[in-house]
Amino acid sequence: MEHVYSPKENFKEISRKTGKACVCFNLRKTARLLSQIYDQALKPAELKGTQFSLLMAVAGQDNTSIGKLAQPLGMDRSTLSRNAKILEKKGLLTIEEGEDRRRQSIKLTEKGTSVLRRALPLWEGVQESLAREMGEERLKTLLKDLQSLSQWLKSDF
Amino acid sequence: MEHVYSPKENFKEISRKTGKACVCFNLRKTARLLSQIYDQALKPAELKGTQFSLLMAVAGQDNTSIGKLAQPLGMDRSTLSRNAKILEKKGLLTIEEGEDRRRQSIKLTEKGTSVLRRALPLWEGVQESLAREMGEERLKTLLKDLQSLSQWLKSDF
DNA sequence: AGCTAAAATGTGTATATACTTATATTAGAG
DNA sequence: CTCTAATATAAGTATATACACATTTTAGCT
Repeated sequence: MEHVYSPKENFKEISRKTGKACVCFNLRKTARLLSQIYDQALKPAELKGTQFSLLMAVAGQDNTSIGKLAQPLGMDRSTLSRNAKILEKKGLLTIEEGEDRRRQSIKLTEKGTSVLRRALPLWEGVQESLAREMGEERLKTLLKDLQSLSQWLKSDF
Repeated sequence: MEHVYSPKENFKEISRKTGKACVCFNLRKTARLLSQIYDQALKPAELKGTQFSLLMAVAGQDNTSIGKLAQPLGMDRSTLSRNAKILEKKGLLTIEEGEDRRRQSIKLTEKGTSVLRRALPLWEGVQESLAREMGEERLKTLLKDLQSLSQWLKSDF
């Protein structure tokens, strides 16, 4: 790969190439677009896609700490902390000091549970649309590739 | 798909399932992680991955407007406007009024060009690592699926 | 017990992102 | 030519995100 990138004119071509090939760009772009679809679909439950995911994660790990949650979400602790605070303000979860007073204990509230229950069928609706559009097979491949990629990113890099 | 989601206990199982299956969550998660890799790699050029992409887009479409740029990037105009302003402040591009004084004309500066030139081999380095790790084939499939998905999201939904 | 290192989180700051609303400018109907 | 509708963008607001640094609390060594 011994290119020489000099004259400004060449950038037109290079730009096209990087746009097509850049995994980061294409991943972010698709995530941007898809997030809007999920947000739209979840509107009746007054949740955004990201908030749905966070609530679900809390539901699955009831009563854990910020750090324990952040790990599998591949998210910085500070990010998680702030996102959680928004849901706390909405009354969907509680954040309290645990035994170890460094650790915060996060729990779903009743309201949080019922919001999740309302959101679930909405989420399934989008998922099914996607499956219909892409086909089960490709969807499965996509998910698998995303998961193995993020697995690798967390461990090796 | 006629589930009954009621008792709180079931949410543990549902949480696991949604976490595995949610395209939006997995896309965002991978994008988060991968963005950090690109940001890290581009540090010597003092660029973040997103800024690299934006600069490249400008290089490919020199002298267009915000709106024209936003379209293929799948990005809201207001987002693009703000992201561009940061690069303008760094002296990497200029934003000026065009003929039509509603339209802003965006151009790469000399400095912007030279920063891109410095960044390009860094970008290639990450790309090659990814290709080595995932294998050319899977990488190609991933890119193709992302692109057709975002294509669909922009048109149909 | 007392001090130091490790652990968990929060805060400050900066960027990325979209939606809604406001503003300015042009184009088009009459 | 004038008023109105369409176009392009900016600004206000809220969320999502990470990194560096500060704070608090626990654990472990001596």
